[in-house]
Amino acid sequence: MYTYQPHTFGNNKPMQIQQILTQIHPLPEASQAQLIACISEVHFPKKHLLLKADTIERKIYFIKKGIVRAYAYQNDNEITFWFGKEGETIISMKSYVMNQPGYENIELLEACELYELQTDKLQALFHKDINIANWGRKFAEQELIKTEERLIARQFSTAAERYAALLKNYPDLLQRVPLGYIASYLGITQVSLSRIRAEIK
Amino acid sequence: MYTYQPHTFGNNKPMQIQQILTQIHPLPEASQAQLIACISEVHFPKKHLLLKADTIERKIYFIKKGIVRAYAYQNDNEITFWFGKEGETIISMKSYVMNQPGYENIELLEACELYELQTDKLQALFHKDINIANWGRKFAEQELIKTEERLIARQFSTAAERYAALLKNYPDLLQRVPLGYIASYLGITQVSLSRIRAEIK
DNA sequence: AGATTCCTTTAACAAATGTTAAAAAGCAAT
DNA sequence: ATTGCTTTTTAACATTTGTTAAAGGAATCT
Repeated sequence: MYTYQPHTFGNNKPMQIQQILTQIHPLPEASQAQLIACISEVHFPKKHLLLKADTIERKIYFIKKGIVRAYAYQNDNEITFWFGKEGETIISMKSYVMNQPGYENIELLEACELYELQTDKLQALFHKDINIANWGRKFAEQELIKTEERLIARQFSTAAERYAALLKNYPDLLQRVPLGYIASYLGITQVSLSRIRAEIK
Repeated sequence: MYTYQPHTFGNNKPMQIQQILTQIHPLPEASQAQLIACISEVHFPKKHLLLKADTIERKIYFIKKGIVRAYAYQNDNEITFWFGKEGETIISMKSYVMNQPGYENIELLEACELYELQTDKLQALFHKDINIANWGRKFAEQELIKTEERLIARQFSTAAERYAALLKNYPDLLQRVPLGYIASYLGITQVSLSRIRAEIK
């Protein structure tokens, strides 16, 4: 039987870009330097809307410090479907892979320090450097594993189980994110989440 | 607002391996030949269990002809979480990416003709041929898009909506797959699916 | 054809979740 | 401390979905 084991996030300490890149896949010095040459650091305040839905995004970001959420609208209410924090990647996959508008709005839940990378520069490197091509392959594969885990969790676990797993694996999420967003992420109403919280006490 | 648009499957006609490979990403002749040299065709009868959960799988398959399902157990009951048919890839991502046991049992719902590929041979090619490395990147990226679409559909659409989308986009699924599996895939009971079907008539 | 098996629908009731509204608790600013 | 504002919990009720069981259809086999 499958039990949900989400990817462990980093803690809430700043992550260096070398660490983020090489934890995806080891890279020779020269390739790493080429990649880092395309990356710059940017800072934004809390509540900043970094990515907009229905647009083609040409940048990806790695989170050095801070926490963000992705949301979209269903009828008139917002649904949060992803949280990202230190060490994770902010990316519109539809844009990145298919050059099509994505569904994610990305809002910063704290003031954030980000590493910014132009995807056209990355694409160019993919076709010049086999190490970077394989790094890009590993990057997609790992994002795929994470997405698959989220999907499986949704299909196999109850909201209560997924909430418990969330608490266990992301111990600081409750301190950093309002419950309403978490309820929406779990696919239940905030009232329902309150009931779950009342039961497990 | 996001509306569910699943990937279009092929129809139920046999697919050639060249077509499957190049629809993932174009490949120069030489690279394509190298890849195809690692692939052989295999046939299995209906109900054959192709992949077993909790094992590390060292092969991936492309479906030439037929339809399959992936399932896992939750407590004692089986949950179907994926269907694959002509042109699609049968793969345990956990095995492929992380060399860890996967959660999928793959059962053939019809007699199937498959193309089989040893993943260790593929890995070797990734490090020798930049075109194959980029093909592998594209492969992971496209599987990622499909998985993301399934996840988003689950978070944003009701079972009734997802059933309607399934009918629209996979018109022959009902003729090839028992309703119980479809209900499980939608995350509802078969009784519930029957109610949905009764309503839309 | 008849019998067996499997698949699908229907019904009645139980359990879980959503909805709406109000109360309580926490936070920030003066 | 008091005032406002936001977040979280609680309650009552409506709706949806699950559970169990039975019946109706469809397909397969001898």
